[in-house]
Amino acid sequence: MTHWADELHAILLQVSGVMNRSDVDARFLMRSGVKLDRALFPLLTRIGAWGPLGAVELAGMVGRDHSTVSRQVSKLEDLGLVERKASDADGRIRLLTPSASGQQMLAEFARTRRKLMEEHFADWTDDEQADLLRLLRKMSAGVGKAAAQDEPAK
Amino acid sequence: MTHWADELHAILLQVSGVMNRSDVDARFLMRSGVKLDRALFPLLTRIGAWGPLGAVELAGMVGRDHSTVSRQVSKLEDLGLVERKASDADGRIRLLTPSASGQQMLAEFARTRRKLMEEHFADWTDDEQADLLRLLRKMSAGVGKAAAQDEPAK
DNA sequence: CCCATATCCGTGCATTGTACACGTAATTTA
DNA sequence: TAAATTACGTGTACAATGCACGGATATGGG
Repeated sequence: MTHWADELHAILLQVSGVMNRSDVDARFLMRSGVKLDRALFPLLTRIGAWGPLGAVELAGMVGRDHSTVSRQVSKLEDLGLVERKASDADGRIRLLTPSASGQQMLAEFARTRRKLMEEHFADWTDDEQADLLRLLRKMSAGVGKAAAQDEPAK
Repeated sequence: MTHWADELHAILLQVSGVMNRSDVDARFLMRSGVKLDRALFPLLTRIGAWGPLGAVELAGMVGRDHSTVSRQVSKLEDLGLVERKASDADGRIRLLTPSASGQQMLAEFARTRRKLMEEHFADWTDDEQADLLRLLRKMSAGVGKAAAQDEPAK
C-alpha cells in the first residue's frame, strides 16, 4: 500500500478484473441479442486483435492449454466466426482468422466499446489520453516475452 | 486499429492477460517452493488487497458465482491462509481476512513483485512513473461500479 | 411489532471447462 | 539422414462453474 509497486499492482488488478468480466465488449452486446459462450469471447477478441495466429500462440495469450483452445476454436469455426487455413510458411500451423461474420461481430464490439470509452474519457484532455496510451505501451513492452518464457511451471 | 479506443483496448487486453497468467506473483513464487492452485491466487491476492470483505463482494470482483468463490475460499481456509469471522455490523456476512501465514505469503508476493517491477521500470523517470499511476487511477475511477451493476447477465 | 422482501452464505447437482497424455504431421537441429 | 522439437487434435479423467434451493440475518412498511 505504501509502496508504489503495490499501488500499481492493485490498480492493474482492478483493470484486469473489468476486462475479464466477459471481456468488456461482451456483456453489453449480450443484451443486444448476440449469444456467445463466455469462454469464446476472449478467443474471438484476441484472434481479431492479433491477426492470423496459431492455436498454441493463442493459448499462450489466454494462459490455457492448447488442447482447450483447440476445442474452443473448433466451436468458433462451427459457428462460422473464425476460419482455419494452413500457413504457407509452416505446414504445422493452422492460422486462425476471423471470418466475414466474425469480423462483422468484432466491428460491432469495437463500435460499442468506442462509444463507452468516449463517454468514459469525456473529461480527459487530449494530452492525458495520449500520455496514458504512451505510458501503457511503454509498460507493456517486453512483458509479453517475460511471461511467455515462463511456461514450464514445473 | 486506427482508433484510439481500439489501441487502448488492445493494450489493456495484453496487460490483463499478463495479470491473469496465474497472477504474475504466482509463477515466480512457484519456483520458490510455494504451491497454490492457480484459481486460489486471485482470491488470496484480492482478499489481501481489499481488506476484510464478504464472499459475494469478492465474487463480484473476480466475476464468478458466489458459490464458486465460497468453495474456493473454503480451500484457502483449510490451507490456513485466510480466516472467516462474523461481521459485527451484519450477521449475514462472514468477513474474509488473510491469516498470519496468509499475510506472510502475501508479503512474499509483494516483495517479489516489487523486485520485478523495479527491474522492469528501471529506465523510467520518476515523472513517468507518477504519471502512469495517476492516469491509471483516474481511468479506473468509476469503472468498478459500472461493472458491478452489470450482474443480471441474463 | 410483524410480515414481506431482500441479501449473504453454503451445499447438492448437472453441465461445462480444463489439463494431461498420447499420436501424427511438419520442421529444425545435429 | 536421424533425432529432437514444435504445432495440432483427440481421448479421458478431473476440476471448476453456475443454478437452484434452504437457512439465517437485515430491512422497510404497515
